[in-house]
Amino acid sequence: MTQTKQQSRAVRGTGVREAAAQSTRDGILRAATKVFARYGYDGGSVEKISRLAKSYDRMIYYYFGNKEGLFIAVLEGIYQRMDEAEAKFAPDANDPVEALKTAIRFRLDYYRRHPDFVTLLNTENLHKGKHVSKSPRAPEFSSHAVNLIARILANGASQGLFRSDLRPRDIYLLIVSTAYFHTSNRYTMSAFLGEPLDTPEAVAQWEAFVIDSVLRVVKA
Amino acid sequence: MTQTKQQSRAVRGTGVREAAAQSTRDGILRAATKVFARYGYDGGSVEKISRLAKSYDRMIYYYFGNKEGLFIAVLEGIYQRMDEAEAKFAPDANDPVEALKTAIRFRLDYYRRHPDFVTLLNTENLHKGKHVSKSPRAPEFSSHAVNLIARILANGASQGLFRSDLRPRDIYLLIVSTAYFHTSNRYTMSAFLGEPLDTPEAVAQWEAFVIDSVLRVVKA
Amino acid sequence: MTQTKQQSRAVRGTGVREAAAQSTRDGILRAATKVFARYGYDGGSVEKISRLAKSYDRMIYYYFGNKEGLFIAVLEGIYQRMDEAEAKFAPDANDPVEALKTAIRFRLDYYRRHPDFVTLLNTENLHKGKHVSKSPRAPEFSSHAVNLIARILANGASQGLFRSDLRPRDIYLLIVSTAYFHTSNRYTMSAFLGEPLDTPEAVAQWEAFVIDSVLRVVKA
Amino acid sequence: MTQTKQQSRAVRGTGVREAAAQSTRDGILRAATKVFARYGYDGGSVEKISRLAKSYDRMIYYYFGNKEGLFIAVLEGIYQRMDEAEAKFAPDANDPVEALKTAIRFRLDYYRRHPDFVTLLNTENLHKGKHVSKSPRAPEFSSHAVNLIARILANGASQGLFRSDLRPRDIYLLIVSTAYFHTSNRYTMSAFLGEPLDTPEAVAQWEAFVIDSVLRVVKA
DNA sequence: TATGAATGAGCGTTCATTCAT
DNA sequence: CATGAATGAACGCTCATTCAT
Repeated sequence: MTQTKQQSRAVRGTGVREAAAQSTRDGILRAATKVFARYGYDGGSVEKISRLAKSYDRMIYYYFGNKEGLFIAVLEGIYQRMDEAEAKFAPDANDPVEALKTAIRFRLDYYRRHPDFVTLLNTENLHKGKHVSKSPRAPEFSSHAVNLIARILANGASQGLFRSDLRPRDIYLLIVSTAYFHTSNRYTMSAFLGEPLDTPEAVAQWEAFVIDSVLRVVKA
Repeated sequence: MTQTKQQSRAVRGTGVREAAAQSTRDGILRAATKVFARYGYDGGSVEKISRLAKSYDRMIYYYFGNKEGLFIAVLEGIYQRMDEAEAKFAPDANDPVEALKTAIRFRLDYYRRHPDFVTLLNTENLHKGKHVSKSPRAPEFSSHAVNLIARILANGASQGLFRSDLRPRDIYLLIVSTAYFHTSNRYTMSAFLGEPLDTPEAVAQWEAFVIDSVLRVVKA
Repeated sequence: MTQTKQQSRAVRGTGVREAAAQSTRDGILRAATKVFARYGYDGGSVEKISRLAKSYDRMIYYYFGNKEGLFIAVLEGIYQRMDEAEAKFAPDANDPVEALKTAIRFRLDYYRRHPDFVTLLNTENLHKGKHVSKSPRAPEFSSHAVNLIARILANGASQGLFRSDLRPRDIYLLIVSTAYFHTSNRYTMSAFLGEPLDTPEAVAQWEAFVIDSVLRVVKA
Repeated sequence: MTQTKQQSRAVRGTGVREAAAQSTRDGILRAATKVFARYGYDGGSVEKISRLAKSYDRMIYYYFGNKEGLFIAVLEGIYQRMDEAEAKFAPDANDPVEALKTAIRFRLDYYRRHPDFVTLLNTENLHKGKHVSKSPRAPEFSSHAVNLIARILANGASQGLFRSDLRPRDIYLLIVSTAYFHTSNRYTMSAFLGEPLDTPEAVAQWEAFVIDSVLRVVKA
């Protein structure tokens, strides 16, 4: 009953019917990404999604089994797009300082321009990661980013620019923390600090500070 | 319109009935904090809360007006407790390095030991801070923490230990980001990295790294 | 349990406590008249009434036993006021034509200026008169109006102006029908006819038509 | 927003499922007419209706959007049936006196035999006609009755039987008032007058009086 | 006499999901 | 493949009413 039509279609040809189906499926997935990001898992109703996708509730069950299956598919989608974006962007490893700056900017930019990604991850953490643990593809997206940091750090260390006692994982987490938090908590933090965090000036200022700070941390 | 019984009782005597009422109200508030933290705003149903509080749905509306009013009261409660905890803890300002270390440890500890706080803030950010903006008491809790950092940094700068070109706000955000993220995203990050973030070892290791990093950032 | 404090107070003196109580009771009654007239019996909640009266739900039960008792008291009140208004107005019986005109005008005016009366009667008819049948005072208010018509008709007949084969009851009902309906159904009829019924012009025009028509009916 | 399934189905074929659906919808509409007529709008709960229709609450929202939409559909239904009944009945215009008698009898009979119609109209007037104003079909039902009266009066005037200075609208309202009131207020009026209004004798007597009176009013 | 607190049933409405073509 | 119809539980909230001072 939880078997969906996703797998079987993959091995068949891509006739006109399959294309139409693919577009229906994609439309639902796109709508679900928006709705779940905006309303959370519980707040995002099946009907909201199907209506936004201009489809029918029934189709969600046809393609994704149930609401949870749809949410997992959404998570996989945003992970994959994040991974693809990271794969495309390849900083020059020969200039470790510039490469690190670029990597930091990429993170800050990506979260800021994809608040849905952030919201969906928060939602998933609210559910203690129960959905992501059901997706076998999740870990495969993860190592690329850490590996990139590792290469940059190694290069910097070999050039005598960076410390050699650093764990790439820590630097990765440091960057991600500062980038993620700035988008994730922009509403409560703005209220807290009494100043907005999402103006271009505030964003640029934070970016400069983070880059400078990380460089101080890694400096040999 | 949604006038509640909260204010009027405070100025009156504390008879046996008032005490019982207070306990009913507090029980609901405590239950709501747990339920909202666990299930989010939409997932946290009024019935779940009243059942956990061993009370009745109706009493939630009696004391808090509606579900949103209850959620706002929950937010105010966790902010206030956080603020009180921060007020109690007063690091020795004469030793800026140690004071900064203590401040960082406090943050890391507080979030780690109060995951509800983190979850509720994420929920509130999911709703774009709409509830916190309705609470006039929210901003009053905010400045203490930044002021503390400011004093420490000023002290460190005057002793020639720290840089003098730092904005306290930035250091505050740096600490908070690293502390918050480690708790907030522990589930997805654990899955991502393939290793748990919430073991005592991982926590201790992250604490050491953050303290070391912040000190490198502020060092003159 | 359904015993109220209404009767017992009547025989006691009218001290300051009783006066305060009377004003509480009257305030509730006045508020209930408005609320029931506006929202009907089911739509008029106890809380709406007590809030409008700036009193407490509990007082309604104290003074009127329950919601139904309050509604009966409201009905008795509007009947009594109607009866008193009719008693005050005493047309000159020696001029039957003018007296009849005056009686008609009184009815038209009273309903138009007391739409609450009309609405409450409709509400009571919706409930098949179950409340009014519980009030022993209702019939005592009724005969005055018919008796007045009877006197006018008798006088007119004895002067050779009016028919002598008329039943006062029928003329009374004819007048009441045309007066009541014009107020009672003003909303649906306005929509139906595509023109408002409650403008001064429409009211005056209808009054003239009704007076002229009734006179044609009774004319010898 | 509250889009229902009503329109789209009308243009499609009438398969067995469509028929079943139609019967579900009609059953709800029939049940709602009874329940609203008996308990009013507020007193007529969604559950009462769905239970009487042997359906489910959910289907009311499926077919009618919400309770208000259902009530509007009920109003449209009774208007339409009234209109159809009036269209079927076509008195001989060549005999204006007899035609007028027939028209009066029709009105008196229709209200007496359809007390639901009367009750629903009163309910709608309680709500100040807010539902009927949302129905674009309401006015289309209205003019037929007035037009009929107009034709009869014109015919009578041209034959020298009726006055020529009459406004059809007034005669229409006169007839409707006397007919409507006798059904609408039968409960309170019976209690008032101390005699029942809905016995066959009382009905016949009132019919005779109204017919005689209207003829006296229109007589040349 | 007045008032705050409590109670359980019921309200209109939406939920995720399945059935039947 | 797509769609309309059906289903029962749960939702946030209000109801009339009673208890306890």
